[in-house]
Amino acid sequence: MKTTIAEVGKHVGQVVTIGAWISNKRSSGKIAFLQLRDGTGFMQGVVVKSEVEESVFDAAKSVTQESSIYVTGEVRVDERSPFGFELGVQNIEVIHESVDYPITPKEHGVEFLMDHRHLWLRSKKQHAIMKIRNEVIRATYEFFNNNGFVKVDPPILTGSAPEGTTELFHTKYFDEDAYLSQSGQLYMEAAAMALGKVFSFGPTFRAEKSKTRRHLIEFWMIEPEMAFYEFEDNLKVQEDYVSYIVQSVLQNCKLELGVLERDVTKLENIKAPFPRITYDDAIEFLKEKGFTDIEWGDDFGAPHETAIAESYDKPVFITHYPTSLKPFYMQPHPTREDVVLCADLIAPEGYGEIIGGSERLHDHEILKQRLEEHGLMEGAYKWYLELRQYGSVPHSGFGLGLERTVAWISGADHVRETIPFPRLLNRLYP
RNA sequence: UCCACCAUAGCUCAGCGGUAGAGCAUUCGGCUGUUAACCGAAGGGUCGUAGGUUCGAAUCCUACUGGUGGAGCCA
Repeated sequence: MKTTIAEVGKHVGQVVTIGAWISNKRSSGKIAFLQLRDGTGFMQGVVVKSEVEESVFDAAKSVTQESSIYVTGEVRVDERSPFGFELGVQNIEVIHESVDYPITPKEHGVEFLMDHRHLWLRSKKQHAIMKIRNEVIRATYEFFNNNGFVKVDPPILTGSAPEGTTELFHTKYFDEDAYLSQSGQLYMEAAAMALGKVFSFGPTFRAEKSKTRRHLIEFWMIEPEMAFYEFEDNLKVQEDYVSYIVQSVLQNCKLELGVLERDVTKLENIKAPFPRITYDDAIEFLKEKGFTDIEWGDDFGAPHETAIAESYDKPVFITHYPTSLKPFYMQPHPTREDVVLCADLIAPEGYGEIIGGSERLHDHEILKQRLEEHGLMEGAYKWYLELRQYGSVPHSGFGLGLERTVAWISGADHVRETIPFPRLLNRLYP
């Protein structure tokens, strides 16, 4: 009977066949241990010379790393295995022999591993991170579907820049100029006016020369947008959502978190509500902490963000940033001219900003004025302004960076390990 | 774009002015519970590229190329 490593617990005492690769092997004169992986999991096969035909034991001794095989044997419970089960091998059929697999059981450098990303993905830790990434995505769909959101897909090719500042990838759209999306937000605002509560999940592109553990050129973002949701309602959705995905990973990825040696006590605590600090108070806090390089009106750098995050054991919202630091589309504070109704969510343990969100500016006249100030009144924003012309309502939304979130939850030290094929400054291969 | 560091065997590194080294991987031999298995043997190199200093350069100097970490910007 054919089965998979993930399903093996249902077949204790039975003889099964598994299609697998050899991730490593050890052998002595009369016994061989095959480390098997089949995509669904990892387990050990034990080949005892006296219990199998000579050709089978020879095959077990000579099979190379990453060769593909059909292995047949009896599933047994074994306390010596961290996985809980072993396969008592009876037969091995080599499908394809792997020759000189480059990623050996010893340690490797970053450049070498990145050049072999297509193979590196097979290794245990990378496998675990990809499973956690999948769980975050699965829980995201579940959370928003359970809460009355509709998934909407904004375009990837656009004719305009949502925010003037960031570098965009330029391409051609037949004879017109086009850009790869760096945010679907403006389109999601239109969708929210049509469908109420919406969310998107898609790739986004930033042609920034950023070279840090928190930056990718191409990354994936979840962007919810909600009609009739004001500033406070927005924060509530965010903390509920982030709590939900963390708890889902804790529940469904125990094995993976174990492989990654993640300290789960730091994640178990991640439950709404999350602490909040205003931008004003954050500036005061930093000055008290001894930072002399920051004044009201300055944006936070990475050390500032980390200092703030370190004083909490949950993600923390930094709210009400100065208007001058934020894009044109944010709703002004009702009683203050100088700040807007926005919040960034900073992850613990130095993983940085994972969410940026705000109540959106819904007043037609103010938005028109802002667009004019930013020199954005050219054709591309005409439709966006029109959203405020036909039954404009208060609405809010946010964007969550998937890879930073997965890096935080899995404890990865760089976002390049949290996406299957990272696009980085100077890396478009493989 | 700026700052710092790195480049020696397939991989990870040591060697830092005087004959090119180790571990892993590979091949061969040994071992009945290994789990980065272990023990023994063998093969494996234009020391990133181009100049320069020197009797002599992997080693010192300059430039270039590639990489890593960080800053700025952002999720």
